[in-house]
Parts: sequence; C-alpha cells; structure tokens
Amino acid sequence: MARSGTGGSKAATLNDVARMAGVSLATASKAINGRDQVAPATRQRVIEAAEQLSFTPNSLARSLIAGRTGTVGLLTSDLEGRFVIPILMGAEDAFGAGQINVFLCDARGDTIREQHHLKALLNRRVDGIIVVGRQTDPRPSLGQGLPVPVVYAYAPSDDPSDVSVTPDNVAGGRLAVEHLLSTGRRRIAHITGDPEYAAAQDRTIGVRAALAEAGLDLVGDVMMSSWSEHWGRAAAGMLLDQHPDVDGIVAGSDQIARGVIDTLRDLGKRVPEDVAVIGYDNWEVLALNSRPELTSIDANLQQLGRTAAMRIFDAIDDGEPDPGVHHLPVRLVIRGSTIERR
Amino acid sequence: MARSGTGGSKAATLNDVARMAGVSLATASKAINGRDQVAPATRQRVIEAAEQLSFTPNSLARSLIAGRTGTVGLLTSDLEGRFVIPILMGAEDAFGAGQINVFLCDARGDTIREQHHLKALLNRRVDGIIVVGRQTDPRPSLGQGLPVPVVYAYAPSDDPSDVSVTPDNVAGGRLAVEHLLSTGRRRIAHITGDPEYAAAQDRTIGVRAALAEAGLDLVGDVMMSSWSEHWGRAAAGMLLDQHPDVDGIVAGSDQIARGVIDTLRDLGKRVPEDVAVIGYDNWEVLALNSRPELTSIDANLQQLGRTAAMRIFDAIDDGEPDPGVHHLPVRLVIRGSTIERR
DNA sequence: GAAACTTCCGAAAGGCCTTTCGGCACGCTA
DNA sequence: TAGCGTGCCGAAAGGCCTTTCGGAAGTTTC
Repeated sequence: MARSGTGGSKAATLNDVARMAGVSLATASKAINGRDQVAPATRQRVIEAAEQLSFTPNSLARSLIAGRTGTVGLLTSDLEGRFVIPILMGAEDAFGAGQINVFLCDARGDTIREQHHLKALLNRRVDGIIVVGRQTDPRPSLGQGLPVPVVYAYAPSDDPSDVSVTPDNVAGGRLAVEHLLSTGRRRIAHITGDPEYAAAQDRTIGVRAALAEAGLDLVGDVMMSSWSEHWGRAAAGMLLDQHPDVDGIVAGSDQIARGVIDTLRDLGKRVPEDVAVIGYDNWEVLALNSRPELTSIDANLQQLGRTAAMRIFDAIDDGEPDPGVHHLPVRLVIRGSTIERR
Repeated sequence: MARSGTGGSKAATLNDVARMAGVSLATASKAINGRDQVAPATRQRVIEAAEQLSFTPNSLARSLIAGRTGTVGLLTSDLEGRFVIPILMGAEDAFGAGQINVFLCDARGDTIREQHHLKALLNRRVDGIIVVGRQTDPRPSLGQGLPVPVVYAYAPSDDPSDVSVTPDNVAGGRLAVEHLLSTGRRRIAHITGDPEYAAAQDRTIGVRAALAEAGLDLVGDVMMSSWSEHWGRAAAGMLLDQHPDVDGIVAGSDQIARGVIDTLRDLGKRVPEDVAVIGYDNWEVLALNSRPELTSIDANLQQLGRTAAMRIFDAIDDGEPDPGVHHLPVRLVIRGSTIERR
C-alpha cells in the first residue's frame, strides 16, 4: 500500500504538465482534451509530459465547471434483499458504459438513514438518484422538490407523478398458468408467500385471470403464508391431502417450490410426470440444484436495473420524464419440473 | 420527478445565502460551519437564510480545497458472487457512519474493465480503494504506485507488501472437525468443492490438522469436485457405499451439505442421530431451510468488510499500513444437523 | 480622553480545471 | 513593401467554497 505516486507524493496537476511541456495552462488543457487550436507538435509534447507525470485530470474541478458530476446515487432500502443485487448490477453496468459512476447507499430500511444518505447525495451533486426497494409494494416518495431526477426501481413510489419501474407480477402469474396449461395440466393449485406482499397478491391475480380465461377454477384456495421452503412443504402436504388429483402447482417463489417438490417426492408423486411445479424468481442456486431442475418465472431484474439507469440518463439529458409505474415484462424459464426431459 | 428546487431551478450557492443574510461570503461560511468569529445574531440570520434557500454546500468545491473527497472506491471483481455482498454491506456500513460515501465498481472479472474503473476512481480522487474478490485465491496486485491506500478483501493480493484481509479457512476446517469430535463423532469424512480453490484446500488443511491432533484419520479420501448440491448428493452416495459406518461429514459448503443430507435421507440414515453433517458459509437461505437445519461455519463476512473499511480509514488518517495477509476469525453456528434437539 | 484590547466582519487568495477572446507571428497576396 | 489572413498560443475569468489576515467598530483601563 505504498502511497507515493510515480513521481512524488502529490498527484500532478495540469499546471505541472504545462510547465514541463513549456506551454500555458490553457494550451495544455486543449492539447489533452483534443481541442483544436493546438499545433500537432505542441500537443505531442504536452501529452508526453502528462504521461511522464502520470497526470489524471481532477474530476472535481471538472465537475465544478460543468455543473455535472457524472455520478448517480443508488439508494437501496436493504442490500440483503436478494432482488436488489441484480438490479444494482444492471444499473451499474448501464452506467459504467457511459462514464458515470455510482454512489452506493444502503439505508437498511431506516427512514432516518435514508434521509441522511439523500442529503449526502445531494451535497455531492449527483446527477440523478435511483431508489431500489426490496419488495414490489409501493414505498413513500422522496418528494417532488428534489433538484435531480429520481427513478424508483422494484418498489414503485406511491406518488404517481414519480417515475417507477417494477416487474409485471400479474403477467408473471399468468405466464406460469399458461405454461402449465400448455403442458396439459388442468387441475392447478397455487401456493404462495406472505399475503401482505403486493408480489403475492399480484401474482395471484395473474394466476386467477389465466385460469378464468381457460374456463378453469383453481384447485382449492390460494394458500398464502410465508416465502419459505418450510411453508412449501407444509402447504403441499395439506394440498395433496385434500386434493390428491392436483396435477400442477404454481409456487409463489422458488423456495416454496423446492419445499413443494420435497413433499411431493416424500408422498411418492413424480415431478413432473404426476405433478408439474413451477417456481418464481428463477433463483439459480435453488432452481438448478433442485431435483428435477425448476421451471421458473424470471423477473429480468438486471434488465430492470438497466432500464432504470436508462431512464435516469434520459432525464438528465433532455429532462422529459414519463411519470407513472412502468411494469416490465417477465420471462418463463423452462426446466425439468414441468416438462419431462429425456 | 420534478426538478425545481424549493426556490428555483439551480441549487443555491453560498453567495446567495450571504446576499440574503446581508453578510459577506466569508462570514456566511463561518456561520454555517460553526467557526467562531461570528456574532450569534449574525450566525442565526445566516442559518435562516440558508434554510430558506435550502442551501447545501457543494461537496465538490469543498473537496477541492480540502484535498480529500470523503469517498472510497469499492472495486469488486464480481457482484454475482454471493460472498461479495456481505463484505460490501459491512464496508458501506462502516463508512456510512463516518460520512464517507462509496463508489461501487463492478469489473465482472475483466482486467481491462478493472483498469478502467481504477482510473475513473483515481480521477475522482477517492481517498482509498477496497478491492473485493470472490474467491480466497490470491489475485494480482493493483501495483504499488498508487496515490491512495488500497486494501484487498476476501481475495488477498499476491504482493505481500499490500494489505489484505481474508477469512481464516484453515481455522474454519479445524473448527468444523473439533465440533464434530465434541459431539462424539469419530469416523469423519470430508466432501468439498473444486480442488482448484484455495478455499477448498485451506479448509481441508484445517480438517486434517484437527483430526491428526485427535489421533484420528479421515474416513476415505477427501472428496473434491464442485461446489454444488448435485456433487454433495453424488459424493455422499459413494461415501456411504464404501464407508457405511461414517458418523460425521464435513461439507465444504452449505450447498454440498444440503446434497449430502438429501442422499443420507434417501439412504435411510438419520441426521444427526446416525450421521452429523456440518456445512460451510452459513448461507441462511440454505442452512435454515434444510431438514434438519444446518450447522455451519460462518466466515463473518460483514465483519470482514468492516475491518477492511477500518483499515482504509486508518491508512487515510495516519498512513501506517500493516502489510500482509490478515486472516480473520470464523465462527461456528450450531443447528440441528450436528446436535440432536428436542 | 487616549491607549490598548476585544469582537466581529470582509476582501482576497487559493484549489484545479475549462473556455473565451485578444494578440503575436508567420506567410501570402497585391 | 504594406496589408491581410490564418494558425497558435496565453492571459484571465469563472465555478464554489474555505481560510487567512487586515481593519473597523466598540469596550475597557489608566
């Protein structure tokens, strides 16, 4: 962890470069930034001097002039939430390409901390802010008075004049049922997580709608409790007890699906021959290690992060937001738990 | 996503505040920053003006003067790696308390991108850099010529003059065996992941050492292949085939442990009564949803992130690094897979 | 009543870069 | 040779804040 630069202890400034090349500050700046009004020979001399001093322009001063920092704040409510990470990756990726850097702030679900971070971000003059929540339930808006554009990702803002992007859970529920129907299942049940979650409600709406369109009813009631493997096991046990003839199960998450499959195996049911099971989230660690591998709905979270980034981009550039909640398409990933593979 | 601030379109500057309060720039600055040489009444007037204009000092200008930005770069090799996230959280947490903000950069395992990000961070004049790898194998150093302190987390630098913090995998392997011994197991086997990984090697060293100290031999060879549930299942099958009397299994990861437990159940072995199984990583989604819940070794990654942050802190403040690879203690988390619970 | 302080405020410099605009020098044309 | 471009370069301002230091006003002391 040596601190000394190539030459000395302090970073070289443009002044140093200019002096070394024997030109003025202005000329050095123009030479390095590819402006014209500089003779090729002079430019060359400056560039060489810059390299020799390993000069890098101080972005701070640059930003001060430009009135733009080329930074964006990523305000998450909770890094632990596994939905946050892919979104973050997508955003970081989209920005990385455009020379924008990302400030990461984790409020850990605390409003005070969120305000504190928000203030810090504004002090640092970020060009925009992406707020990432861990649930798809609406969250309080940061407010309208902010001097920079804000986009809400995953958890939409409760203020319709804000810009939000969130996965289309209704379409996801639909997609799951349609897939089961396409594999010939007709007796379909739905086991999902905490009924308080918008995600659970929305997916259920989709499931019901798709079944209704096919002229079918759900087998049994929607079973809602928690997003855990344990619940998946327990619920599957109850379901099979009451409706032994079920042939398709839409699980509200991959964890639940794993529990369901576990119980099915214990009860001597074959997956997918006797019962098809489809999960949700396409969490690969779970989906790929399941026996059989799990068909699942993927919310395209990374894409969602990228979209959020693009919207901030646009808002920064031409400032024409498109307010409201935008529902992004989800994707079906077919594996062995719904279709027999040889 | 309104852009207008409380008053106008542009953020208020100190100048505006000074004018509004009827004082000079200098006085306004002193009043706001709590310097003395300002009469209480004047200070009050300034503060009110600042509030009214919702003035926030421009950190850029501030940093320009101070020669310090109060920012740190977090350079990860791969955000997908689940070990990176807790480290990141720990670091963000430690910094958040100290008014430092974090630039997140994901190089996605690409050296070019890493260099690119490194350069961007230096341009932004970060005060320090934390490099987070996704494996515990040594990684190439960023080099010695950097103008800011660097700390390597999880993946240590291959240059011993750098500062690195990484979990003590040897101690982890040891701890696992010692725990099994303490529950009365004597016929212990070890199933772990990819032999190319330092993590697999180090943990194995610890396992062997602890057994040797107890005067015992490993049951069968160390079984190394991949970090997957599938491998856990397969390996357990082979192991039980050859050594049906095994009574304790150290798994190299929680995923492997889950596979092992799966197979044990299929073969009619009870966990933990007949065979105790201990995992590694304490990945709660897996460990808590297992039947029975999984005893595991926790690498204290969040703590590791905090430690890395503290070291950067120190390096920034007094610049006395403590070079070399620092191995941080790991922790045993006891659950039902090793100890019978009623 | 003058000298010596104490209080408080403001002008100005400084940090690092970009950009504008005036002007020097050279080469070309008439 | 005088005049006019054209091509390059540099002085200076500007962006926003902090800090130093000089000085004005008010207060105390003898």
